[in-house]
Amino acid sequence: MTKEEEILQAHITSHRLKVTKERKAILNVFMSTERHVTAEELYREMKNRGSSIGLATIYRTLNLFCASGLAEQRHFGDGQARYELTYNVHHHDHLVCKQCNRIIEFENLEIERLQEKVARKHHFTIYSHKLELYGTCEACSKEKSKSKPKSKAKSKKQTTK
Amino acid sequence: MTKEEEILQAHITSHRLKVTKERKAILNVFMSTERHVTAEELYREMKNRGSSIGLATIYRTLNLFCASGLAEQRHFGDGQARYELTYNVHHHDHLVCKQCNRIIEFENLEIERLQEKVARKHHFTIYSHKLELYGTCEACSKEKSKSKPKSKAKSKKQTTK
DNA sequence: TCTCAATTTGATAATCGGTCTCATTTTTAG
DNA sequence: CTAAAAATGAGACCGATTATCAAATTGAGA
Repeated sequence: MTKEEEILQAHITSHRLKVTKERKAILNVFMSTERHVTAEELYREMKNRGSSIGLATIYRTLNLFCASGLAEQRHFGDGQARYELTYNVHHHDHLVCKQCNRIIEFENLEIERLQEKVARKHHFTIYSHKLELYGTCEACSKEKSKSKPKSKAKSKKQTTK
Repeated sequence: MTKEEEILQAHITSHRLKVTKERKAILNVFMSTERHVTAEELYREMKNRGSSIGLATIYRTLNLFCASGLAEQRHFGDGQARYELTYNVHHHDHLVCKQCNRIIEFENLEIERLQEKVARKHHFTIYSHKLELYGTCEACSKEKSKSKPKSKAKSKKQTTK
């Protein structure tokens, strides 16, 4: 049993929920796919692999992952929620290429510190934050004026810091 | 004619669009209301003032304001788009109180500089960014555990830096 | 000022993520 | 093994926003 399965298990039993084959299957695929998937993408991927789990269950289960602390939900401005595993992953923010939808993760402790400073100045208590830099990635700025992605782009390419 | 009306006028004529009484009326009310209104809120406010302009036109016109550079659209995580006048307004980011929905604006050039630094490191060209700090404002952290706002909160109180 | 093609409007249907409902199936404590 | 509780799949539903379309308005040119 992976550490992630254990965490899910712990959350499930402590909340009097139930371990089902669907939840295990979704966790498996979720861990094996790229980061920042949408519910739809995960649904299609599971279908491709022969699963017959419904979309509603995918949504429910991703929410469960978030509740258990395994994952986090993100919005990158295209109207769909994206999910990423956060267990054992350092906090980070994102660079989002609007050309190819590539997502680059970064962390910057200096920025985090300054955020805290701003909050203190306003007597504000931060419990989460969102920092996204939108623009054009290196690859896209080189191949100037290539074809633009569709709004529903399913670009899979991503880089990590 | 205000400077804002001139900007709108310029955008309209340069795009072969038309100046209508509806657009003028919406701009007037938009400028006189608090920042970060939703389309719904603006619609209701106009109705209160005797207007019979439809919701669709409010949406269309707010989009027009954004296209002309007068306004910007924001999302603070409650599923509705909010709009704020940006003409003659210094760039800023937001502290969002999840208790009372108050929005506090701040600017921090150091953070902006660090963002640019991050982008350079990844050979990324930023053309916009989003930085929001979510948490509890001073007032709300004092009156501990008061009634929570509804999801569709229409809280009007806001502070500016 | 008048005309008329182009634009805008209001009403409302449609769309799109995402959630809810409910009958049926699965899980699990005892 | 059993029964109560929880989870599932299918599809209805929801709320924010956009699209459609007939009717009204605008404005460039005569």
